[in-house]
Amino acid sequence: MRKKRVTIKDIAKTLGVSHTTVSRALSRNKSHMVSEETRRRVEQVAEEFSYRPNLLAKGFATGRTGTLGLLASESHQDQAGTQIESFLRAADERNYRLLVGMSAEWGASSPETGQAAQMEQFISSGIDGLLVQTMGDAGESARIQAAVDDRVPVVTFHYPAPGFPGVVLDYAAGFQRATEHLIALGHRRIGFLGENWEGRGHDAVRGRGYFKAMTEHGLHPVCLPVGRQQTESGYRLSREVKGRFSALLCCSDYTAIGVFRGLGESGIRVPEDVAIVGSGDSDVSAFVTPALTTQSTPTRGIARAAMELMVKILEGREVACQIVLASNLIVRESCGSGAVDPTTMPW
Amino acid sequence: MRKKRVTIKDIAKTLGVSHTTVSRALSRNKSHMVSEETRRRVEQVAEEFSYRPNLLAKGFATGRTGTLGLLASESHQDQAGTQIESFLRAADERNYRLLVGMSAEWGASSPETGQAAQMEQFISSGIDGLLVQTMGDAGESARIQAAVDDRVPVVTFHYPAPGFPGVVLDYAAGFQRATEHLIALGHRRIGFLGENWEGRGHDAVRGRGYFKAMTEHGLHPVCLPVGRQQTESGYRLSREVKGRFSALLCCSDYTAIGVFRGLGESGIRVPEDVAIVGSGDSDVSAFVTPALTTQSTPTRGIARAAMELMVKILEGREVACQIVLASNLIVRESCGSGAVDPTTMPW
DNA sequence: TTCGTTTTTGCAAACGTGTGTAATACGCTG
DNA sequence: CAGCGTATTACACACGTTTGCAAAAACGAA
Repeated sequence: MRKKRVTIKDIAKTLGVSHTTVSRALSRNKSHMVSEETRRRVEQVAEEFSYRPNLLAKGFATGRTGTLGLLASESHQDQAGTQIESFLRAADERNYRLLVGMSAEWGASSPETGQAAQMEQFISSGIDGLLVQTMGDAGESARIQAAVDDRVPVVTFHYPAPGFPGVVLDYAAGFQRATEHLIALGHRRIGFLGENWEGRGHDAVRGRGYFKAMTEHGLHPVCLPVGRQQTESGYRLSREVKGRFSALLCCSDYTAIGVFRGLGESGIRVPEDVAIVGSGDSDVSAFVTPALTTQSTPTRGIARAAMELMVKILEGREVACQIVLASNLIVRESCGSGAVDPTTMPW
Repeated sequence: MRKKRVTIKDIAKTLGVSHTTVSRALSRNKSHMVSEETRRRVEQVAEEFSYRPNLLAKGFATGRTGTLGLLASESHQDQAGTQIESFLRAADERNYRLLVGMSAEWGASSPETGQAAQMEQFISSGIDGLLVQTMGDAGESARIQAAVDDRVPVVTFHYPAPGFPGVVLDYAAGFQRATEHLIALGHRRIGFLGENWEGRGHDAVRGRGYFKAMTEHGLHPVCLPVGRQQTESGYRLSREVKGRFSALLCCSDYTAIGVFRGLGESGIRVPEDVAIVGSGDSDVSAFVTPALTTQSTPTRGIARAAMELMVKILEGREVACQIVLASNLIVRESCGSGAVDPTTMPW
């Protein structure tokens, strides 16, 4: 803890040159050259002293720190973790460090304050750019704009935030397709487990796809609101299913797993009695029984694309664009793609 | 992106005072005072200009950045995410920022190089302290010591790393208790799904608890090694269970879920034919069927304790200590705590 | 008023690195 | 040999903040 740092001045002194020369020797800079001879000597001494550049000072001097801010949303507890992981990998590949935060909906502070405060802190800490997981609600762009105030480039991901470049996943189309899949299987009474499609937030976007498919087929959309504890919510909501629905769309695989459990306890079989579709394609979804039909969420692809976009913007090679990733439906057992005749349900 | 930063000098100029005064007015410093009058005026102008301190410069000047490094281990994919989340919360509560990394076992770089390089980068970036998720292998302390070289205080978590303060979870005792629980239920042929107890890494510590319990009861311990894809590994390994084991201890809930699936496909019932115990107490473990008996892993508690320890050390209030958290066994359905007579197994 | 004490303020240096401009040395051409 | 271009190096300052020390101002008491 009390070891003195080795600085370029130390190297300069032992070599009898100015620290400027050392600086230029170490950072291959085109503007001014350093003789091959000197560079060799500098590099050797640097190695010998095991010199490590002070990135703080470097960032302070250049205005570039090599650190990006990542602001994840904790709304989907399960996915936040894997999403962060994916970004860590993507950032590592491009040799960036990641200052990570989760927009604080917990604790005392209000969502807006928490998120804005985090952005402030990140920017003050000298990040080169900010990666923001969006939730898709109305005032979001304005909030981000107010907090960031053009001080660093922003790349959003997950949902579109008008005015900001980003990587968005077409959840609506995905859920529309999932709904149509169920309709094609003969289902008419299809329920939606998630936040209402009129609202903001994660689920609403999916909800709109569901809503569109239902109304286009002259069917009546019904929403069962899910709480924060997704698995538990699914379990709880499963009690309301009996006799009302022959199929359910869940905004999370974990909700679906909760529903599995609840239905099982009531003696209702999946998919024979009720078809279930989840979202997220989490690691376990292929291994629960029945294996879960689910909307894929390519977290790694999102992270990769967002990082690539950010790097391009930082290098001035791109100004603004929205990259839309498709969301595929992975059909497994829980939707009973075999013949299903909902008119012969046991109740 | 091109807005000029407001600095204390700007504030100083408009008020006709020196930037020193402004600095002192804003950072309540005991050594030198500032009149109440000036402070008011400074704060007002700062507010008006929406001044934000440059934390980079501040950290550069003081040597304290308010940022900690968090190095998570990706060995347990599932838990890494939730563990990081817990730390983000804990850090936020104490107003620290978190530079997050995952010790890179993926990609080209060897584990040692990756982890050491990350530590180097973090330290160069000016972190105040480093939180390291340990894996419990032999050379770990030496590796950390070599990379950090006493430049910043270190707090480890998960497994003990001799020589470093840390928060450790008593996995061995937890698995020993779990094994004894199964033995008490009448099981004799109990298998262990995870890395061998003679090895290093996450699972080995649990394995040693299992090994101890088995040998103490004169039973023969058997290890079925699990791969990186835990759920899938469990699924695959389940084929080797038939006729060999009446109970299995899994080092991860996800492995257990994979086992569930595999056994189910072979017509083997849980817990009637085979008892299963998992580890991690993940969100879904109470909702799979049968509900999973599992070793609890208090990720939030770990994060809280580690942050508290780190803060104490940074404030000089604590030098070195190991905090041992107990790991409880959560008994649900999958171990069949009802009467089990393994002599009447169907094969 | 004058001195001593306390409170408040300013000066200047420091943290480690990058960079524009000037200086030096060298070699080449005419 | 003068002149010029080029390659290499050094000087000095900048980045925004904190901090030790000294100076100035304010205040109280004699």
